[in-house]
Amino acid sequence: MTEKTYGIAELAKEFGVTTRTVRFYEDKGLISPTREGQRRIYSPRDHVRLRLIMRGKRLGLSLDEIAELMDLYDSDPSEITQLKQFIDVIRERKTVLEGQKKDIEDSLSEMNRIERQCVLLLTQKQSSK
Amino acid sequence: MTEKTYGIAELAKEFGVTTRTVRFYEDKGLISPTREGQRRIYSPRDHVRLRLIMRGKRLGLSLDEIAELMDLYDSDPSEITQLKQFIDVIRERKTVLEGQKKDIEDSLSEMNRIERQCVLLLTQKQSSK
DNA sequence: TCGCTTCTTTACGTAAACGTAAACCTCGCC
DNA sequence: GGCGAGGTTTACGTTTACGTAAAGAAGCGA
Repeated sequence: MTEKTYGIAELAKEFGVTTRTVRFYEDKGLISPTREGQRRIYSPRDHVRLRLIMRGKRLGLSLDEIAELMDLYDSDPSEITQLKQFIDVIRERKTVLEGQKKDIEDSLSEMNRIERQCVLLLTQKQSSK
Repeated sequence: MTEKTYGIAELAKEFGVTTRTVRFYEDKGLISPTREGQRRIYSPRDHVRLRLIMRGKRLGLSLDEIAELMDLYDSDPSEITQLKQFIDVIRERKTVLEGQKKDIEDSLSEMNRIERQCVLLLTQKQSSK
């Protein structure tokens, strides 16, 4: 079975970015579509990578950091020392992410507190109307 | 009791940024220290705001977005319509944060999976050595 | 009073992540 | 065969978040 492919406009639309952006990511080496003539053809792999890029961006990562991470996923470390380093890097990233998660949870509980106060205030005001 | 105050270098060091950065945040209206002569004097309020700024940055927010959020926290909406809008804004922000949280959880479980595989591979290799 | 440190303002520089414009293919179709 | 839609390269422009350098004030100990 032959793999599904995508055009640039199609991909851009799906991910809510411009074609310029998609080409820019290629320049940065984040995706590497093949060509049909001079047109770019994107594979499912490119599609996955774009999803990862978007997620990375939502998490506030720079494109360089995203590239590093994806390289990390792609690499397969055969040597034991490499494998150990790989595990270390993953654990570091996990630490960062866990910190971020705590930041979010703190923010969320703060906002919930504020929201509750607001709703309370609102019902009071409206009942006294 | 008189409030604790901070010097610029002190604050910068505590938050791991340069004094240039702290002044830049002032330019952007994120903090507003008083002056003693021409020296900047930072209050506990400024200290809190800096903590919020750092958290915002870790979450990938722009300084403008952080400013908006802090203005939001500071404002106290007296009118009912304002109060309703306020609640809406908070709920929007909450939605974004919850999305971000899910992204993080997805990333974390992905990394955990990879880590487990690596550790497995590592023990296999080392036992067969 | 000198020198040192810490702070100040002013201003130009820079890296990242695209936006925008110009000028050129090329394919389908009327 | 013209032309419009969508794709391409090249390249300069823009915003954000500071870095960095220059030049000066202000306190403080020797």
